[in-house]
Amino acid sequence: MMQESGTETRSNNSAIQNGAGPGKHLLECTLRESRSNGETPLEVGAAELAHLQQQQALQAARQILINQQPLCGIKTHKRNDKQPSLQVPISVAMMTPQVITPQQMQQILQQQVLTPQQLQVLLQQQQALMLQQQQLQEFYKKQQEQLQLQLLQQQHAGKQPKEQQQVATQQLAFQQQLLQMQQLQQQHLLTLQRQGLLSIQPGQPTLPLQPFAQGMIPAELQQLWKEVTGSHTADDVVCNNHSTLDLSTTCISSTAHPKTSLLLNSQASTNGQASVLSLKRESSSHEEYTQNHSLYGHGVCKWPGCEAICDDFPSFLKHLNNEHALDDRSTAQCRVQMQVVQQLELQLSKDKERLQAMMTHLHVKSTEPKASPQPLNLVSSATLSKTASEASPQSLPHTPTTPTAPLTPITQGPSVITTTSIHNVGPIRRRYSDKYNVPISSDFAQNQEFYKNAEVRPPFTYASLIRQGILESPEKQLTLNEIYNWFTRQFAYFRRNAATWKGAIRTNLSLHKCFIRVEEEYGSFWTVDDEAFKRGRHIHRGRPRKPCPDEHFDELVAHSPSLIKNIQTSHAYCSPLSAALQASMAENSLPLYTTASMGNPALNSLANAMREDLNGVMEHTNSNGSDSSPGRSPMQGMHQVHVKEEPLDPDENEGPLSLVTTANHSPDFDPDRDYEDEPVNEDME
DNA sequence: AAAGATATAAACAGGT
DNA sequence: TACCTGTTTATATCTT
Repeated sequence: MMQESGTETRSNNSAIQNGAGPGKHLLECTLRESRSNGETPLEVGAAELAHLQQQQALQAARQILINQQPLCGIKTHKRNDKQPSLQVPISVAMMTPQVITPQQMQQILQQQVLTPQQLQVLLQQQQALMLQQQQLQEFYKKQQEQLQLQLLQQQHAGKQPKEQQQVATQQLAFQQQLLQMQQLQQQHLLTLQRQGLLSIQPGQPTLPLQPFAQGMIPAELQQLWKEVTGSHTADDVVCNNHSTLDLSTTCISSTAHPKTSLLLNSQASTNGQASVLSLKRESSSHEEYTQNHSLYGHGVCKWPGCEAICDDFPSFLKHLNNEHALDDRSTAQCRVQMQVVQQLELQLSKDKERLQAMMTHLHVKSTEPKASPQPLNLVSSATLSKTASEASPQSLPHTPTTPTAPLTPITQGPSVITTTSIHNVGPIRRRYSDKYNVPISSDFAQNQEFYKNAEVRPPFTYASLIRQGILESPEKQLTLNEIYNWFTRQFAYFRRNAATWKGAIRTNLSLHKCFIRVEEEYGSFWTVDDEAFKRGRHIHRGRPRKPCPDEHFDELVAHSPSLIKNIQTSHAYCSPLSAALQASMAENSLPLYTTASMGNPALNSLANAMREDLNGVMEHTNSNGSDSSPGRSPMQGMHQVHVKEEPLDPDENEGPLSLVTTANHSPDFDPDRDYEDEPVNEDME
């Protein structure tokens, strides 16, 4: 989808860049035509030429109006593109009235090549031409409206009134006439140019040939056509020159009157093909579009249903010109392709709407009462990519009472997401409650790409996200900055909304007892006590995490300075326990720092004994903000572990050994405070 | 409705 | 000094 849009952009640019191409081409064609007729602009006056061609155009239109024989079925239709009146791309009929711009006129005046009388004549011719064109175009518009109206009626009636045929034919005639007028005028300009009166630069803003493909083509169809012909370049643009006509007529006829469109298509062919060749020869950007031709790839012609093998690009071009020249078949194929694209676009828009509705529903309903069982959850459970921690029994499908539902779609790719639809939903406070066994990694793994690209706030708590980031890291440890980076890497939301989340992360790291800070020589990193996390006791407010301020710090250092800096000492303290813990962790596939002794009485008792020892050392200490504790594991032996002290929680006998904790109660521990129900890391048995 | 959980903001301190 | 990191507190909002 994104690629498509990119292609679209590119093709649009291409179309824009080549915007002057058709005009230039037309001038060339006209010029060549004049030469072939033995006419020289210098020999034939502009006025005479204009008059002559205008008469020809009117005559051709009259002929078409009178003779409706060409309007036969597609298959029986015989090309009559040898008729002189049908040799001009009808797309020109969609051009806006073209006059000499004031700038150009001023240029002419300044050059003073012509006498004032001549200029007067030229001006009058211009004005007359413009007037006629305007009248014709107005009429054409009316005819078109009328035709479309009748087409609608016909679609309902299911039959094709003869009158409509007539209208279509009339319309065709007027298109022809407009076309002739247009060509006439351009020839007029060309004459002037040849006489040195005008210097028309390619891409000149005032060049009247610019609005080539505009005019009466319905905008959508025009856009569609651009997409269809998307990455085509120079020679395709030439094709577009007449194909644009095909499109314009297709929009009229393909739904109602194939004959008409076919007729128009065949009319468009002659000059078009000649111009293709001429422009190809002269195109300076040949190599540029050689590499980028949408109809050529991997040595194969990509024309629908063709797949002819072309060894190189020139042979492909030859093949293209020979096999896919502008004829009935190619035109029909083109129309089919257009309709394919149209259908796809229609389907896309419908799917977009559906997605929009889904997103809106999921977010708006997030505050609604309990949702029915969420298939999304089932999906995510089935395809859950479990981490070691997720493999715990708590990762079982959550209970039916789980109030929270994933707020994000599972399978939508980022390209489909219209972030604008979600962006302004407002702050989503409902998040996965980790206590209810909704594994973050399930949704997260499913929607990782989504979160990376869509500016959607992930419905997880900061703690869950931090934990996820830490557990995803190879060492199961991250520095604060790495956590930041993980957030910005994984979530577009945090890339864009840099306001508060960093502070929130720090707060969470500090307040959640599952996060353990490990100090190293060059800084510190954070790890996760996953069991503490899963126990669901996170932030305990209103209670000092570090029971005391710094006034006892010196005392602490005095009693056991090794606890602060001498890691080896503390490691020695804990070595027996570390071994046991390590074994237990390995057994339970738990990450480091996981207090895996839960349910292990032997370890519990060992841990308790250990803690008593530690308390003996630290009971005089007041764990201030920088308090440290011995390392827990061999790996941590090298680190200074910052303990988040927790008051005892008598309810949590099954709690894991928080060997990390110093478990000291500071002297200013307030027994009156409501600590009793607070969870602890350590178990006091 | 109350209590708990979480988000957010802010103050503050120490380190770089 | 500015910024980063970390802790703590207060408050608001959401969830149970």
